[in-house]
Amino acid sequence: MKNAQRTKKQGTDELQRGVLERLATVFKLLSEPTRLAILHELRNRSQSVGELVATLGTSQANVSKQLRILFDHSILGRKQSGNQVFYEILEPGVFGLCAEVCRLLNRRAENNGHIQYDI
Amino acid sequence: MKNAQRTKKQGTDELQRGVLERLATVFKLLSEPTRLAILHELRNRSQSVGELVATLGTSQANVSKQLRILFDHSILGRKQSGNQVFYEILEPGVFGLCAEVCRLLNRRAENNGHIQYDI
DNA sequence: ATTCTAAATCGCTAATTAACCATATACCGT
DNA sequence: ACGGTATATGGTTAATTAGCGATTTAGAAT
Repeated sequence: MKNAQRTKKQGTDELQRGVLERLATVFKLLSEPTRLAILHELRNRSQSVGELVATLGTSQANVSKQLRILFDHSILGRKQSGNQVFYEILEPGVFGLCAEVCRLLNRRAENNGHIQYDI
Repeated sequence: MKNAQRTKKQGTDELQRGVLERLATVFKLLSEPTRLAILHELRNRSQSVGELVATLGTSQANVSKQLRILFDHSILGRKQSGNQVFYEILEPGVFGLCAEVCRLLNRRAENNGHIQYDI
């Protein structure tokens, strides 16, 4: 129990607002298709902003902004290389979350007779 | 391969926008603290709107609205009982998602020397 | 029917934000 | 220094939405 002092032990029923807010923040990061597309693109290899812009169907400004959001939350890391900036996944846990949502959606889809995705 | 015809098989690299949007929609549902609080409250037992209003610190109108959103997405079911309406979890998978986010946050928190949550 | 209670809906405001265009910054080659 | 390329930022717009108070709808009980 090393961290006992700093550990907040909450009752079974009452859950602190702050905890819910942190959870919500993570979900919110993943609640935009463009950001999910960025994560998916970076899954297997780091890429420069330009590469991402070429792949995703949106403006350079928008890609840059979404990258910043993910970077600011430490989901992505960045490495400058000369003229370009390469982004990489720092938090692979996000893919586990996506996979779990896919399973959830597929479970539902089965009831309608078709399988839909795999990320 | 029963569902082959209706199954969309996508290439390794290109991911349909629609899939990302559906994923994003699920994450968005979970991206508000009030909705997470509702889910947490309902985890162990169905509750009426009134009970939820008494527990959560927000207006009846707001609770009702958030319940509707979760209901419309089939995360919750409702059962009328006389004067009251009871809501219940229809999609327990959401708790798995919350737990995974907690683990993700805890992994990060460990680097700062404290454990934070458990939902 | 009337009253009481429970839940849903309406109208509104304030805050957030994705996406765009235009501009600025920064780095490289010449 | 200068031009070219890559990325970031500023400013704006349009859309979404959480939350509130007020009202409406619906059921229960008298």
